[in-house]
Parts: sequence; C-alpha cells; structure tokens
Amino acid sequence: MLHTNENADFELKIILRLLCPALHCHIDGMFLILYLVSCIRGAQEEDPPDPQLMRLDNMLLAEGVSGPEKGGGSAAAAAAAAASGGSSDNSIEHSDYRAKLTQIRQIYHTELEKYEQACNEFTTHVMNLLREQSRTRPISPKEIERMVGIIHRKFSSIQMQLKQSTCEAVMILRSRFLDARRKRRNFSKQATEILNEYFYSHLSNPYPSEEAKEELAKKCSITVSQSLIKFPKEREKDAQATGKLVSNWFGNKRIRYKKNIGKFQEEANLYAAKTAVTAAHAVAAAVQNNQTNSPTTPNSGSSGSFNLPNSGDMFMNMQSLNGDSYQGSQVGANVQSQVDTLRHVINQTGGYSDGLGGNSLYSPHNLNANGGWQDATTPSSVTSPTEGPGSVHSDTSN
DNA sequence: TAGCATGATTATGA
DNA sequence: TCATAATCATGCTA
Repeated sequence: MLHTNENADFELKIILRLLCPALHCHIDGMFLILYLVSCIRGAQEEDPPDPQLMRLDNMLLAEGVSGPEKGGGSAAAAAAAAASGGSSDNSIEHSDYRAKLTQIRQIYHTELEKYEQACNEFTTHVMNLLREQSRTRPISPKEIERMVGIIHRKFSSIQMQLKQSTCEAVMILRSRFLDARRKRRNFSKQATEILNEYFYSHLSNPYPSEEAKEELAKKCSITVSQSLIKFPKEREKDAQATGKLVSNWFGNKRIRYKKNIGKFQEEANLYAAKTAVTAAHAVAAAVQNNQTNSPTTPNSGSSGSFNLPNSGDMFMNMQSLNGDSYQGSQVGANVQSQVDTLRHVINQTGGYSDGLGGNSLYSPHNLNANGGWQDATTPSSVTSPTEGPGSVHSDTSN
C-alpha cells in the first residue's frame, strides 16, 4: 500500500504548512494596512489581472480545486482513473487520490473564506478609523491612493502565495499518485515462470512475436490494470498494452541474461530440464501420432529439415500439444524443437555431444560477437521463415 | 534496514 | 522504428 494513514497525515501536514503561511503572513501585516483596506477591492477590480495569478487560477480550475466541484473529481482525477485501468485495487487508490484532492480543495476554500472574512472585517474597521481620522486631520485622495497601491500589492502577493501553495500541494499529490514508476508491481510467480519457460526455450532467439506476446500475457494473466503503468494510447487496446508488458519483461530479461550469463545458466538448465520432461512426453505422443495417422510423413523424426509454418515457438507449440489454446498441426516442428531441448539437457549434463554440441540452443554462444542474439536455428536447422538473422521478432518496447 | 531483484522509463545507435 | 544499455524507483527478503 502506497499511502498509509501515516503517509496521509504527513501529506496533510505538508499541505497545511504550505497553505497556512499565506494567512499568517496576512495576519502579520494586518495592523499595518488596517485603515486603508477598504479601498482594496475597488482597486483590484480596476487593475488588469496578473498573468501569474491567472495561470494559477487556471491551474486550480483545471485541477478542480477552485471553481465548481465536479463530484470530487478533476482532470487529474480522471487521468488517475484512466491510468489505473479500472481495477478494484486502483479504484481504491483513485478514491484515495480524490479524497486527498477534496481535502486540498477544502483547505483552500477554508483559507480563502478566512481571507475574505478578514477583508470584510478590515473594511468595516478601516471605515471607522477613517471616519475618526478625518476629524483630526485632512486625508488627501493621493495619500489614500498611494497606500492603496501598497496594500494592493500586499494582498496580491498573499493571494498568490495561497494559490501557489495549493498548486504545489496538488502537484505533490499528482506526482505521488500518477508517477508510473512508483506503481511497479511484480508479476506473479506463475507468470514469471511462464515467461521464463518461453525465454529459455527460445534462448536462441528470445523475441516473441506480437501474437506470442499477447498469448503469453493471457497465460500469465497479465492485464494492463495489473501493471498500473500509463499507456495513453495503448490503454485503449488492451492486447497492445499487455504486449508491452511482455516486451518490457523480455527486454529486461535479454539484457540481464546477457550481462550475467553465468548466473542465469543454472536457471536456464532448470527450465530446460523442465521443458525437456514435457518435450519427452510430447515426442512420444507425436511419434505415436505419426505412426498411427501418417506412417509415410516425410518429415517425421528427421532432424534439421523442418520448415516451421510460423515463428517456431516450441513453447507455444507445446501448449497446443498439451491441448491448450494453440491450434494447427505442427507436430514435425514440435518434435524437432523438443528433440533440440532434450539434446540441450543432455549437453548440459555433460553426457552427450554431437554436431549440435557447439551450437546448443541454450548455449551462451548464441550471443554473437557484437553482443546481439545470434540465430542459432539458421540456416538449415529449425529455421523459421520469420526468424532469419536480423529479422527478430518485433519486441516493441516504446 | 540494507542490499538485491525487478518492472518501467529514457537515451542512444543502427 | 526497434533493440539495447543505463538508470530509476519500488518490491522483497534476510
């Protein structure tokens, strides 16, 4: 939870501290300006509006602090709502934001009211004083005008201070609630596992296609709202946005893997072994299936001669083998990929070495001399038509 | 509470 | 335009 009660109190104190000096300052100067205050209002009305004051007014209006109340909301609140994606979790935070904004609004209006009230009191008081003074000495209009000028400036600055403080308070609130980086949340363990499985089973080319990303997001139950990040445009297209989350994950993973292969090797082995178990079952099933349905299928069981119809996503294909959401008959490709996986596991355990040994799908050697990912599937092996060198999956991250 | 892990953003280069 | 590298900010854990 980002905002505990303690935090709320702390924020409120800051806001109060920001707001109150304006009034205190005003009270300090009260006696100095007392007897001429009555003239201020008229003078204020005549003067052209201060551009700075106008800016502050506009901002306060836009934020819903001044002006008519919009159900406790504001443009910023709306933005917060939009950014939240509408999950229950976020609606809590959204209402929290709205509550805080309402507090600021209340404080602002209370202070403004006090201010107005003080003005009225001064006016009455000054009227009395002037009446008394005019009996003892003549008061010239010029003198009054000069003093009015001084007081006018004083009043403007006080007003400006109040508005500025309120704006600052709103800005602090906004930044706390709307700063996406503060909204980072870890994916679930299961989601991370699914992503890792995909990553390590595609270590030769860990660039999932858009479809794969969407599917991964679905399988991981990743939603835009879960991430809480801001996608001004993408938010409208959930799939794109979730795809971005997957992209972020893969982007980070690729970099961190490359930076510290040694550290990730163990993890890679773990996932490879895990995949291999599934693969073994799949191979058996596929072989059996081929024998039953198409004993003369040319590609069945051969190595290195498959032409994958799509990106060659072993992981995804395995999902289909497991009766999951993926469709299409890619048994041959699956067999090949899974055989590769098995080979990798064998290689990792050091018990077997063949022609693929130096070109293991899971070997760090997949990184080329330039530090980029080398397509280990090229050219004669399990090359996907969409996965040649330099034609990596689009992994839109920005 | 420090240190590490990790999701997200930004700058940069191809 | 996209991937990478660097960085930031938060979450998690010992």
